[in-house]
Amino acid sequence: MEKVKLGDVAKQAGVSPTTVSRVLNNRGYISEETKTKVRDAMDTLNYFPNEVARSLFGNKTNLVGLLFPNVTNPFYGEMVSELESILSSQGYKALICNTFNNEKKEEEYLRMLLANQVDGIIVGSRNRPCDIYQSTNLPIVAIDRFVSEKIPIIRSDNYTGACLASEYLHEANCRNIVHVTGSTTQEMEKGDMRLRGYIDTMLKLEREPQIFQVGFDEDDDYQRLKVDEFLNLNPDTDGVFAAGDTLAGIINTCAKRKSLDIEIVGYDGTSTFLNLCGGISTIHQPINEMASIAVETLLGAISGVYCEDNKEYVLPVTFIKRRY
Amino acid sequence: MEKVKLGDVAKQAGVSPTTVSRVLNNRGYISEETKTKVRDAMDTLNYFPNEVARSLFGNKTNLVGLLFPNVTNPFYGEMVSELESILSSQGYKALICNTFNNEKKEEEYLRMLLANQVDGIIVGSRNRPCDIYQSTNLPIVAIDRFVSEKIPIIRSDNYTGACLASEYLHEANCRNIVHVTGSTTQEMEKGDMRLRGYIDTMLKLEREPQIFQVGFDEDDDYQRLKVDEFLNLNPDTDGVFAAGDTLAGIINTCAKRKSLDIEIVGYDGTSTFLNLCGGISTIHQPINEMASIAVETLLGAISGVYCEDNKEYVLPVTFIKRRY
DNA sequence: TTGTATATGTCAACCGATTGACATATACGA
DNA sequence: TCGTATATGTCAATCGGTTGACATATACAA
Repeated sequence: MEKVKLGDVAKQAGVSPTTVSRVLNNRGYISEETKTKVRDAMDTLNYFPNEVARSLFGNKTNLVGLLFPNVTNPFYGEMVSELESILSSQGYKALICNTFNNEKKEEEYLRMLLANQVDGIIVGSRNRPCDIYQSTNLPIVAIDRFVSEKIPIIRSDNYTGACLASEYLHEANCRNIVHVTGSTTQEMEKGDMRLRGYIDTMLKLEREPQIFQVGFDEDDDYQRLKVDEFLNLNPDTDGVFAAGDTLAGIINTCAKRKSLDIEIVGYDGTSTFLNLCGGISTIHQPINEMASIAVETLLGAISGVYCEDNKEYVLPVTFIKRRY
Repeated sequence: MEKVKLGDVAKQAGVSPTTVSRVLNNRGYISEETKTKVRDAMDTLNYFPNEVARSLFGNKTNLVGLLFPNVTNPFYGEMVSELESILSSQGYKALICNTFNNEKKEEEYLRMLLANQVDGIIVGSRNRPCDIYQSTNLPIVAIDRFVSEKIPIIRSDNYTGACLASEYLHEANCRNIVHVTGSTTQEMEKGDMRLRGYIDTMLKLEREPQIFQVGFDEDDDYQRLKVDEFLNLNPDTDGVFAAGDTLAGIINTCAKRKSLDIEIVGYDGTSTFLNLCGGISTIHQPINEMASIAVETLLGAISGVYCEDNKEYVLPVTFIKRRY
């Protein structure tokens, strides 16, 4: 059972290879009769063209790389799922890359994607941008991350979201409102708008901002430990704005175990979170819209549409109040 | 800034293209000196070989297709994440495909994967297996799903898991224990071992099994509605074995909103679930081990290792008791 | 001195499909 | 009857890298 190729189809249909190619690509003149003959031959032989060969010749792979920290995180999971669906509907294929926020991995993946001649990249990883991004002119769009002036960013309105969350906690009469973040100090200094929104809101309300840094994104156990420790030291905490839903869930669990009554607001609002944590409020990011715009922008760039420098798409968020 | 190719490197290094290729592939005799010269040239030109061309000639793409319903579901998300990580560490790339349990989509994706000359496929989608699986001799492994006699299955011990869950609920003195499943009737008849384990346990305990079918996997809102309805009609339900964690979360939320006290046991035990639902017990599937075995088996098949018919790897589950 | 391992080059075929150039043939309307 | 649109074939180059065959040259050990 060897691989069927274009020549075999030609023989089967009794036409020339060129004619088969013409049918395949709808070029030149072909009679309906011949088309049918060729299509029948393809069916009986169970033929489909070798995309690798086509890619090589055409210098187009219809492949897009998705660089994200980890699809285990529901936000990235839903984002990647949505991106893939849209890409697929447009005839593109998605190469998935879990960088685990590891700079070296991100660089390796990038190299791999370039070597595989992807037509574009969508990046949501949270590393320090590396040189390769500068040296390539491959179409790239970023999700909630600055990569370079040339690369458009799609993000939700982190600042407003943080304000909404903080205001809600204030109005819920929380006395000690803490912002818990998984960001690194570097990220926080570089313009963490969720942090900024929280601080500004607190100051506007003439309250003291209190920030708790819980360490890296991906190490759940470590985060759990740190949160536990924090709550031991600050048992009077009664309001938390968590920078992400996973964090919100962890805090919730810790609090419940300690029988602390804490009003929590998360960030992301994935369907997974809404299914699993019916009792926690959150700021909902419009993942579907973000994915749509990301793909649209990327495919635009691929087909040569110019995108101005420092372009940013900031999408509105919504506050989702939940309680049992 | 045109694409750098092998010939350019040859010129830069002052050697023949063949020599560059030899360096690249470590073949024949090359002096250390020449190797360095060539490598330097590759560095200065920022060259990397075109994998598409290599794939075409070598008839090997190092590409693996991952066919799963939806990475939005934490189980599939973590599975895909783990599979990708392992594959990546072995020099393979992962093409992600969300079938949404849609038969037509699965078939299209399959065709696409074949056309793209993937070296193998890992399938966890829950459709009726289609013809293509029979007609190809591409290496394939399945996660918790029967595809054909030729295709090995990796799964967790669904039966034992269901027994553990059911026994726990019994010992917790639940009076009305229901099994809630997202399976279709067809799937249930075809050997749903979670269902089977539940029924057998109930019968062994001389109790009446009660099954509630909540409809398709992926439509959360519909499931929420159905669960709500069910709890209205059966407010005396005080124990639930849910066939998946997402379902468990939905049930939990509904119950809390109705102030019903229901002991729930889910199935999957993903880290996402454990983070978000600290209060619900579950049966933990060893996702990492399953992924390891799946990749190992697949890469074995790719390199020609024979796999006996009807091979099944059944991995042990663990009961995770949780409460706030 | 001869044989062999090492080192590099040239050349052409190949992976599978695409495409442009060019030839040829039929049918049909002007 | 001529011109043109339609229809199909042949042939070779191309995409970028790989590989086998073969030539050649140096160095070193037997």
